[in-house]
Amino acid sequence: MTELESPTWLTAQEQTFWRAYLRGSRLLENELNSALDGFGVQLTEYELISMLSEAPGGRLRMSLLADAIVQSRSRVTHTAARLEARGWVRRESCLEDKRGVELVLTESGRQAIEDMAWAHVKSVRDALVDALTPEEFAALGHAMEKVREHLHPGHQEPASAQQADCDADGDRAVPDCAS
Amino acid sequence: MTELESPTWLTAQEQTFWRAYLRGSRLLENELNSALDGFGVQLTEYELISMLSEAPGGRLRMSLLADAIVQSRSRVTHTAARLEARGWVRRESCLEDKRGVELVLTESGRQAIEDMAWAHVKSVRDALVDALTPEEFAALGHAMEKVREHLHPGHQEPASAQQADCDADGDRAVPDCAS
DNA sequence: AGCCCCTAGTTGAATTGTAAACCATCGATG
DNA sequence: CATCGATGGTTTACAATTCAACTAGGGGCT
Repeated sequence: MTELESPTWLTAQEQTFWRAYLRGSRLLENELNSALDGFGVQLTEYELISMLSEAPGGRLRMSLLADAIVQSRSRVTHTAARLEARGWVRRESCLEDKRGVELVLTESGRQAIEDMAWAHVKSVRDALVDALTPEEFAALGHAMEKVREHLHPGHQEPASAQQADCDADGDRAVPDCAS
Repeated sequence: MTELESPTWLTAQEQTFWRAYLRGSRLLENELNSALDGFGVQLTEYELISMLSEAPGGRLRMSLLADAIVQSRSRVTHTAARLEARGWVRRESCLEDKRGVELVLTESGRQAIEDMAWAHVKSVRDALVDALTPEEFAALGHAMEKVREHLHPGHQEPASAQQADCDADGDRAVPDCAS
């Protein structure tokens, strides 16, 4: 440690926690990805489709989407292109703002996510939720919510169908965890 | 929700927690990465060097390293090649096992990490540790430790210099959180 | 209108990551 | 000691991601 010592170093304990988080989160991500790879999709793609499936009309502006799933606009453009090639999603230009583009979930996209959701949710349960006691999981959730708010104050899920009319069915959002 | 209902779906509450984790962890990763990008390094590269810096003699077998930082062997090979090109690391073939390769931190690599550590630790503190109460952070750490153990039972940090002789200095491990 | 700067989104090249095939060695076993 | 499956690591080809332009439309101001 020499004289580099400074109040900013982590204590041994903090370090242990931090590493647990770092490694654990990687393992978790791997796990969730492999649950999806039978479908030829990655978690990040799943997240995108899933957000779309929850939005009213299954449509969302590119930038809202990017924001919601914490990906760069560029990345969303590329990802959307891939999904479009599979016919799961369609681009529509935005009436109110001619710069804008809306991404729309196609019927076959909706079908696809309904097929995948099962496996995805199971992996989230198996790898995370059921590995913890409800209290532990809640604590994890709260802590991460705080981190999220800290790093991106006021970050909201885009107004979603899940609010009131989730059970009214109209737009079938993939209800679960989706992403 | 229709009839897809099944015991495996997440409850609304679970879903909220899960999303907080998912988005929060992405924001966090972005944050930590941007703290490093003045040095032209990514978090994953930092993790590698940091593990090395803690290992006795600053050397570690490729596969141990890969395991420790939860990256594929292939990825570690590539990353190591990049770091080698910068002169931070050197490959040495292993005496006891002729298939093996040890990665050794060079003096300039050690210098580099000492330079970066400060900024890195600060980002971990600012973005995560200090954003939570000690209790919240501990709870997060415990939960993630459990997840890690669940997904990779018996996973250990490679026997590291940090054990007893950390303060003895001999090998200067970057003490902090490193990664 | 004309100007300016900001936001939305795309593009394409350069980096980085993944997956599968591959070579060499290990080490148990017959 | 020859064989054979498993392990350690690299390579190659390809897929995904980033990064820095770039196009185009908003929208305030004069």
